[in-house]
Amino acid sequence: MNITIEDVARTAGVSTATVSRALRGLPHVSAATRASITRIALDLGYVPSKSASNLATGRTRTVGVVTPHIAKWFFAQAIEAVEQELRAEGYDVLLMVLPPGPGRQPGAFDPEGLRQRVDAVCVLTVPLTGTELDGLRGLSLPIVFVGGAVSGAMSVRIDDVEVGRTACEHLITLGHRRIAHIGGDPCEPLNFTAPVDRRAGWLSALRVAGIHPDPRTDVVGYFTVEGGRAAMQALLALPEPPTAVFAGSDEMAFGALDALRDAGRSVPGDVSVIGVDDHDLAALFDLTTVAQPVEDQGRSAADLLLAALRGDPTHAQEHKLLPVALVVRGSTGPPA
Amino acid sequence: MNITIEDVARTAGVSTATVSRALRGLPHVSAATRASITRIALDLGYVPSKSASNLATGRTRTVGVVTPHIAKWFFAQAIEAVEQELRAEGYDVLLMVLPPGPGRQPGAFDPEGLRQRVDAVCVLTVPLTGTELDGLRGLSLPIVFVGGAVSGAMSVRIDDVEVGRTACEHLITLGHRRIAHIGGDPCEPLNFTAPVDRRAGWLSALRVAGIHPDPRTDVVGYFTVEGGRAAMQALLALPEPPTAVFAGSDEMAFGALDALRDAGRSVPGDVSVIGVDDHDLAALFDLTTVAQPVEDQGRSAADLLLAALRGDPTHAQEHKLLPVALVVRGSTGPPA
DNA sequence: CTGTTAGCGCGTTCAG
DNA sequence: CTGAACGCGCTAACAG
Repeated sequence: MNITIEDVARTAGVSTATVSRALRGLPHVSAATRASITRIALDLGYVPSKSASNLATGRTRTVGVVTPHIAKWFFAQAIEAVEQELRAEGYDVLLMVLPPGPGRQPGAFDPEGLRQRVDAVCVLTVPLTGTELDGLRGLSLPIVFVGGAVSGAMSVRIDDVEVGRTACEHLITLGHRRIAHIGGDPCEPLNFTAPVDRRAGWLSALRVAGIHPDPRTDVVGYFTVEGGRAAMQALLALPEPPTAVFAGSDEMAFGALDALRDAGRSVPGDVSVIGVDDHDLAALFDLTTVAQPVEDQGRSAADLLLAALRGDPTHAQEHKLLPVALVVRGSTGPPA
Repeated sequence: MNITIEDVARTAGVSTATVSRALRGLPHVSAATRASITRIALDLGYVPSKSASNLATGRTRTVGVVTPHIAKWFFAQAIEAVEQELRAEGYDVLLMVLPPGPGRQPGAFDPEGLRQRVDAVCVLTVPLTGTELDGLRGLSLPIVFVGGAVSGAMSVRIDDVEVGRTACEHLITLGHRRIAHIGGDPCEPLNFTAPVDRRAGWLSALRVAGIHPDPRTDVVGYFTVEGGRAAMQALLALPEPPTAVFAGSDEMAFGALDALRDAGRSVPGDVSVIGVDDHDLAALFDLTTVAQPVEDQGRSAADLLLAALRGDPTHAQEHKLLPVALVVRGSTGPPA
């Protein structure tokens, strides 16, 4: 049915070992034999069976990418970058979507399922339980976390505290004092630090400015457009609404902007809005935001894994921090 | 290092054959032995080696998903749906991103690479060359195309001619006669019919209405926000700009809306805009659009593959057509 | 430089 | 109901 290495060996009049060596570019093969074998393999349309070579070598040349979403800006961008970088080195990408939070059955993610299946794992800011983390570590494979650091593994991320601080400071500098925060779900399991850190940055900037935040201006947007919209509506319903809003993601900021438009409030006249990400569509909404280099994070993560797979222990515990940048657009301005 | 079936067999005091049968729920195993084996396997943390079982059975329980993008709405949504549906049945998803068009080296996609690697393939509206298609067929695996039909394989898609017609008819009904079209790149290779069909629907609706389109109002937007913006700018530069625009995707429509805003034109006062997709953010832009059920398409595609993998030949040549629906929002209205 | 031999871990006959 | 033995296709160690 499928052409095997033996078919190639037979028609080339050599042994399978020689074919294997020749085709993989190993030394100790005469140029002539190699050429002949290469040609024959091509003619026959020979493709080595991955399963067989996996079995024999113990390596799969596949990397698992664990992510909570695909259809969200950050994740889609990151996955695309990771895939591209890995494929360039001949690695396949096995996708594992792991819906976050309560929707997920405990134990739905059994890292054991990755055993024997991948050579390395890239985890995109998924909230994992301690058990799951331990399981992952137990695989003793190279692991890189993107968007959050975990001790004992490599990571690539941004400084999310700085993100929150930068955003909030921008608003403070503009003269705002009543600055709301739209964040993630505080009930999320641990190890999902980005929302928490961004909020901490917000608080820290406020504190430095001597501002005591009204707890009612700290609301939840679930990192969705809808959540952002609802959160903004809640903020507008306050006796004394904020004059500025820091949304923990551009998607939530989009929702907030929409709620403001529906409510007939002007931006930034009545309310300033700042997000995080520099989403592709942020410019269209004229949204001020704290940009993060998502593709770079994906590429870096892939590179760290590739280095580890190459046997290079240099980066074994590397925690790479990539820079963020304030992008000022029209959605923020001085308070009325 | 890793626990093998033999470890389980040994500590259970049975043969590997029995373990294999017991763990896979095959008959001819006493309830007692099965229970004991299951327990021991669990205790030991035994995970069957996929490579080994692939080698032995010839099946990989993996489906390849070929896509030109990840970070674009349609593809991200579709992949997410496909992955979810397949994983629910225990299949893994191997991601292959195949950048479209000129950016891709000829032969960069060698379907042979999928041989021995996957049990079935899901191709998301990628422009494939004839050679690539033949190669794909040569794998003699179940294949499903999403977003375009190809003879000799299953497919799930929408009627893109109807999409174009629906959009254009909506504009005509509103009273427009000078209706532009922003589409894909006409230089794209074949087998990427959606853009072509949508354009054909546009033309057809115009023809029925007795409208002879100005060729200068048929422009290219490359299915990107930027492309849509540039296309709209070109349209506005015409001596007699259109009063309505049909964009072949919401993302292009977003760009068009932005260009209109920049140019100080009101929507729909000066120009009406309609898109295709019902993108998550379409509502935020108040964009009228022709909605397509992307997740349904993904799920259906996965289901067709699963049926085929189950050995069910019923759908072997099925071409599933899913319905579209006009979603009227505020970006379309009567001409001034 | 090349061939021989032995597994990699599992599924699957075929005997018992 | 269970076990022994073989083979899936390939790589690795060792001879030659």
